[in-house]
Amino acid sequence: MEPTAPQRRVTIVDVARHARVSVTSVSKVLRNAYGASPEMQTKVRRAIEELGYRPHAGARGLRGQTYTIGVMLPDIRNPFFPEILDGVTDSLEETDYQVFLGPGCNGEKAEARVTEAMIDRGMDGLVLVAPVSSRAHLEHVAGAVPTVVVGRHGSSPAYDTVADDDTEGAALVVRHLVGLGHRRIAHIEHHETDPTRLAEMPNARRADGYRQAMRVHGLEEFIDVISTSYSQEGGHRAARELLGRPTATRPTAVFAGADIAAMGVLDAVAEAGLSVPGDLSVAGYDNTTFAAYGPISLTSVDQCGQEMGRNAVRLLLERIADRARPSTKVILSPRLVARRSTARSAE
Amino acid sequence: MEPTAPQRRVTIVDVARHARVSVTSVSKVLRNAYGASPEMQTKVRRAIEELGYRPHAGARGLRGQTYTIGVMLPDIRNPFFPEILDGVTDSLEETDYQVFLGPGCNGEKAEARVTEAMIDRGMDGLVLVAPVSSRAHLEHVAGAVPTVVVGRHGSSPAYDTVADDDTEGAALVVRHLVGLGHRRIAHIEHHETDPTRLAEMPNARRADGYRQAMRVHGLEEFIDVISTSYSQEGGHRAARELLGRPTATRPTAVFAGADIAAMGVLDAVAEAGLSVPGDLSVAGYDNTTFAAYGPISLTSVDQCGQEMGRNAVRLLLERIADRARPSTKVILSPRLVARRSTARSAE
DNA sequence: GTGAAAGCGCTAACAG
DNA sequence: CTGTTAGCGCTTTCAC
Repeated sequence: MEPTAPQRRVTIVDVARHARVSVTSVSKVLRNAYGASPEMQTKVRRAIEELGYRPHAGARGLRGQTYTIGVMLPDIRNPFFPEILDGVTDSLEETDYQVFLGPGCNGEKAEARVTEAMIDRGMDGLVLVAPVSSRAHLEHVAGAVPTVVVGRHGSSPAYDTVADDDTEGAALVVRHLVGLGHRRIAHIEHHETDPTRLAEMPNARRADGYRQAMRVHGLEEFIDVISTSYSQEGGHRAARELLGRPTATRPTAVFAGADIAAMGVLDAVAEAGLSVPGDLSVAGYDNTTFAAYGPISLTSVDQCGQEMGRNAVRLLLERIADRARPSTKVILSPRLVARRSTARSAE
Repeated sequence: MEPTAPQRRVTIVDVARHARVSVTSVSKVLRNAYGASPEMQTKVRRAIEELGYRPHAGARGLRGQTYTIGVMLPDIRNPFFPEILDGVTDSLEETDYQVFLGPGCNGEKAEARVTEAMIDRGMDGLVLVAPVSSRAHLEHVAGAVPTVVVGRHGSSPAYDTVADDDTEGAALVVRHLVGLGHRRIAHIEHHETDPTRLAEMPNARRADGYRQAMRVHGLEEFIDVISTSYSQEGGHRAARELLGRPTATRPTAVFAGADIAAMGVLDAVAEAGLSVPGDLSVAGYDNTTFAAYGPISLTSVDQCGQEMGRNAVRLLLERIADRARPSTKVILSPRLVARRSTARSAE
């Protein structure tokens, strides 16, 4: 194994020579481009097969495409994101494109590093999932390479957008809880101060949707938003605050803006020696595998991550084909999945 | 945003012109190569800064390196793998290398596609986590690019290896359960028939370690291995079989070879109206975030994923620097994390 | 220490 | 429909 010199890669020239044709013809066959007779095709394909030739993506990228799509996920640990990724990879399965993921990014700096790295590697298209970067940076990226932003609202002429209707999703939860007789329904939001993100990020939409829905149901006086973060720790902290209140102002139901925060709530409830849904109904958002897990059985909102991924790819391929086409925004409807963590209010 | 033509990228030629030096000099500065005076360095760096130049990785790769490391994870959903990834990215943070992930791969075919794609993109080094491919394929990959295999035993002169001592990990669990007074301890393994994988994959080692440890504790007659798979469904199926037995042969403790399978066990136990650890002690392997989650509190074995990732990077960079250096195998010691899912046997 | 020039593997523009 | 050739942006000889 050791002594063999790092074997020279088979190149397009080798294939051309082997097939007794020009490199152009080989290139055309590789790209399924117009202008190669059927016999030429078979000759070339045979040579490729026999030599085990594989085109070098970097070299291709120097003139044409690299056939590489980059996907940036904010947090690989959040079980919602793999759903989107599945939608992306499934849609790309039959194409010549290959997907690569940027490593988990939290924060603008890490995002910038990853997006720049993707551009530097000549990737043909980017799918950015729930990016926190400024609009300006997103538009800079989109100016360099076709880009689809997933899970963030504010649209731009520079890139396409796929998102879930978070306002509606929040309303679904409130409606469900009201239907179960709850009135004191609290909401745990991900704290946000940046004005752009306040307008564009899903967490802000969910909080807004909650407030709107409470008003619609005549429960304005019970609006109760705890501002922590979409994390287990954030949910835990929020729950402790809620459970520490006197019974009169303690909510009978909690709507956490993300399953991961709902996990923290469930943990805190157990620690307090209380039970779900007996003492408190809990709902989340994202319909993660965690929520679906039997012993947890968390009521949640399903965003159809796979569908989001599929739409992102469709838009991306369209834009790669025609960079001038007007930008598009796709909004998908969420769906409530009721489970055992929510029950009729005792009151 | 629309009308601006896809702006031409700043190239090394632009930088050279701007700094009034040769492209060779710029290239040297970029690579921190020998033979550039301090004043040259500053001149060039200033020009790079002023023009916002970023080298094109594909073009670099045509002659030198792409400064890209590829990581292949078998399943992005398994909460253990992000740990390894963290170790990898942390170690690479201060270097010029950028990490990209291959999308989740299950099966040899998908693995081959991803590894080939990484090679085609001129990646400088690969970290393959728990690959299921044949030895031959791994050595083929390692022949093309420096490679470290993580979480798989059989070593090879062609690549370096980092793994956890799975035999010892299994022994830790058995010892723990025996210490709690258990004797009828069952094990759930991931079914394996392929002879290579039987020898090299962690699941086989864990099952072996379980058998050995049972013998060591004089419990040979109680050896009880259920062969399903490392998945929630597999754990569920195994647990149903175990719980369906007459009390006399029903185990008092179950050691699942992976947390993900332990999840299935917990689910089945709950469905059967039984409780953990009252009716059954349950232990897993991997110490995932799931195991650490309060309401679950699953006893598990910690593999120090981050440490594995850090070691993988160290070995990879060493091999990139010297492709002839003898291959190395690093074995890390696992650590038992006892939690509430295991308790003293009632017997 | 610095620079000119060849060439990495491929695609695109052009001739035939 | 097929082939020849000039680059893409960089690193690497090899002169100076």
